[in-house]
Amino acid sequence: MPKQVDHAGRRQQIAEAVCQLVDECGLEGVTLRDVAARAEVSMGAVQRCFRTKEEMVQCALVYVGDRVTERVRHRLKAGPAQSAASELGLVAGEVALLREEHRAEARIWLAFLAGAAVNPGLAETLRSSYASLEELMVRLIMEAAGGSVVGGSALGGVFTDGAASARTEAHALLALADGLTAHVLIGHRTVAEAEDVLHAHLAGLWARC
Amino acid sequence: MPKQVDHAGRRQQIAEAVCQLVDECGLEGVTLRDVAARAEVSMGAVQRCFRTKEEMVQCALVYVGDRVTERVRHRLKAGPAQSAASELGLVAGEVALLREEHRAEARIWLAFLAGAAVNPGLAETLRSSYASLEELMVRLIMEAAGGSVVGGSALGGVFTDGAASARTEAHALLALADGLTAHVLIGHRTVAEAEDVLHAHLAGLWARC
DNA sequence: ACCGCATCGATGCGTTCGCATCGGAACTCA
DNA sequence: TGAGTTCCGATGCGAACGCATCGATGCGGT
Repeated sequence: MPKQVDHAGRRQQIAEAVCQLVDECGLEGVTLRDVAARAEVSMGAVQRCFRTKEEMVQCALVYVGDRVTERVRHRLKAGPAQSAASELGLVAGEVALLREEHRAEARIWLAFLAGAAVNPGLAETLRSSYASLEELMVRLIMEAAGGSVVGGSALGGVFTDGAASARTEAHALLALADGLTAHVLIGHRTVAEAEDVLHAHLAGLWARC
Repeated sequence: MPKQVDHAGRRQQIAEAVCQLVDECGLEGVTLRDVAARAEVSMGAVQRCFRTKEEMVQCALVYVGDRVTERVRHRLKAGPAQSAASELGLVAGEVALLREEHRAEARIWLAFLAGAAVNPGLAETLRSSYASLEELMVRLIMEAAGGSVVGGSALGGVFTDGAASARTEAHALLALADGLTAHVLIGHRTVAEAEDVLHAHLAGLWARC
């Protein structure tokens, strides 16, 4: 066997370069040449790792998606002593990518989201990332709700059907986080305002159980 | 005076063509040639109406933004007999662009949203559209809340400070609608699910006042 | 020591892009 | 009706794109 190269490592290195470029110029600013230059490899190397540009972009999406979900899981594992309710707050805050240091990831995420509306391949990848986050949220919501009130709700039966309502609440929280991310990105909402909205929504959620 | 052309009409005609192309291929699928062909004018005519592609795209964004907000206002004017609460439901449903016949507008909106994260000009235009919708929502929320309970809240003072809370609720509703739009677009949520989420959120909102 | 093969960097190809240019058509007014 | 002005459609241009190709290179097995 002749010369061997760490393919996985190189793919990740290129994916990272793609993410940087998406952050700076959007999805349409990604070209094979620029990616190669940013990753400090030759264009040939990029073309060896990925047969087409499409495949490369897809890999980058998986990369950033995994990074976000991994960070969420890690954060949960780091402080599991708190209540499920506060854990959900952490998760929502993390998913919304509001903090300055995650602004790049937010831009990347939004770019891929828009791309997914046109490119079915990206949509499929994106859905699986969402599904994983959503499952986590449903679990936390049911845990928190089950802990505070069992088998009934104080206000009009919002949580009388636990599973279905928890799922709806998770859907809402995920959509709210995404919308806030976008609004902050385009400068229509400050980070503080977005956090207020998120906290108010969570407060309302717990008040209803 | 020599030959005169309806500039405004032509600009709108071209903006409509841009929207169609954005719907089909995303923002990066928009080229001057394709726009000209779709609008059934020559490329020269397009270049006469808009000095640059950027200017053309911006105009298309204003066009679709106005179309959405106008539809919302029209719908409010058509049935002003209902309560402010139900009116807000209508507005939220309209803004979320969930109905099949507005799927194209939703795709266009998402494409521009992602573009705005990179292009400051688009962001500015988008913000003004959002501001107009938001103001409308704040007004409806305060109207609805003021009608049902004056000067106090039943649950922990959520609405004791009317103006600030109403604004926060409007922010949440707008972000939620946007997030749901995106999730439906990429096929991660069905229209029915999105409507459930929206209705549940509104129900929670009124329950808190 | 040497040969074989995976990988590399570079270059070429065909296409398409945004934008500039220009001759003629179309229309108004004297 | 003819001159003058505005607009249109076609074409050209330089750049950048994705992708294919091809020697050069260097490591690994015999």
